[in-house]
Amino acid sequence: MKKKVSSFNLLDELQDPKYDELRAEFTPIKYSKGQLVYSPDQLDDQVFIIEHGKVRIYLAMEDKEFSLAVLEPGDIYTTHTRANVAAVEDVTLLTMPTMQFHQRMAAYPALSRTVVSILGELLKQAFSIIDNLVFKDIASRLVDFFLHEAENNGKPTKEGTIINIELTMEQLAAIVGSSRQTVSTIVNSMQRSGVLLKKERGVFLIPNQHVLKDFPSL
Amino acid sequence: MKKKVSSFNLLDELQDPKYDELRAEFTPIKYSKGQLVYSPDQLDDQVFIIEHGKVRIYLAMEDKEFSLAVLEPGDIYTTHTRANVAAVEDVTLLTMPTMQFHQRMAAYPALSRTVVSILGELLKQAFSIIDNLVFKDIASRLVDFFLHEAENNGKPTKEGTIINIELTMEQLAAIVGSSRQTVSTIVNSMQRSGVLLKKERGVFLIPNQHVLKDFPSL
DNA sequence: TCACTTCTGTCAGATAGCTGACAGTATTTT
DNA sequence: AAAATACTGTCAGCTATCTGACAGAAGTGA
Repeated sequence: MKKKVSSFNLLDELQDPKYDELRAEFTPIKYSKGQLVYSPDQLDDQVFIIEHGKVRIYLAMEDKEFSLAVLEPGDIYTTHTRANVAAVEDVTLLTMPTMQFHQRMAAYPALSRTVVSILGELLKQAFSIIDNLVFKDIASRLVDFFLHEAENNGKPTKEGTIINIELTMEQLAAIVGSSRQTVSTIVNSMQRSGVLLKKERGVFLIPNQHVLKDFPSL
Repeated sequence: MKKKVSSFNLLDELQDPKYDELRAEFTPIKYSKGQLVYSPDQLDDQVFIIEHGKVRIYLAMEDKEFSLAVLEPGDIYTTHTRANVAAVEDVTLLTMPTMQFHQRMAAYPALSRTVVSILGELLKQAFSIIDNLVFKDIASRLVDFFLHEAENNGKPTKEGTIINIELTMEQLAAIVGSSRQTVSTIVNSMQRSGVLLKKERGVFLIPNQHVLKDFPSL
């Protein structure tokens, strides 16, 4: 749901020369855009750190998908859930079997703090996704999404905040947990009521975030 | 959703004499049955370990609630999300400010392994809750819940597996994310089709788990 | 034992969101 | 520049689930 998982960046941390040895133990693997990195039937239990690129964590069932998070360089993840992982763009991952990682962590105490923080952050996000699913309707979830994008990747201009989400209606539906048609309809009604303006595919202008926030009650 | 969060038990671990010093740094606090332990407007950020009793982690909005987990002795949790925590029965918690806990953890490397495992487990459960909310209808969620209970706290007998959930229809609704009425109707239709038998309030008999699993398709 | 509270079952009506269909508009490929 | 592909908007019908209402059952307390 959110884009950058955590402000704790494991990559920065690993740059420190004292981690040279540990860094050498990771196996870097490259995946190209669109490739599936992990699916829940492989039961191998790897830990990986994103070195460059982005991966999407998502749940899938039959022909439906639900996006949980997009991980960016410095984030860490373990293939220990029933979620799929796919490369959103070309990526390099630093991988290590989970067991081995646990053992090594004991030798580098400062590291575990970062890992705990990142996991905590991921958990917090998961709770917030559940909160949305249980209590909010789709219009509200869309508003939340747009406001969150504005907050994190928005460019302020004199007309308002520009967000470049680079997402089709269908992908947006997979993020908020809805269908393409419903999302399309609601986004258009946001445009008609003026709280959101489409500049081009995937690029929107939010004239006023406070007004957007009140949209669902219209 | 699930009852026991993890097989990694921090309490057992802390019994080890080498942790005597650390254990002394926790502040034990008692809460009585039904009491609210934490609500998301208090922003204090404590870590706590359950010493005895059970607490329920749940999301609340207006007059609706959604249960995320029930934590038992040995589980650890941090008040770092927008979830509420309430005592299901009389409990004693060992508490410490999050900051302090992070620092201490560095001094006890073996401990961080356990903490990471528990957090990972919690994250896995959260993903599984999301999976249920997004892809499954309420009958399926109820079946999942009963099967999970049978697996974890069921007593096998010759007639089948007995589960004692000690939950009203309303509480069950808060777990599967539905309304009292809908849950009541579906549970009764399960009884009519014979896949589930009510022994008394909160006690059910599942004659055959495989048959129960197929209920939603009826 | 009677009164009080809490829990349960069921129904009818309202509604949010899904699905399938199809035409129209972009975007990419050749 | 044409053809093929991928996205978008919109509508009509359908279905799962929610809400409110109410009567009856089960537990609790005096």
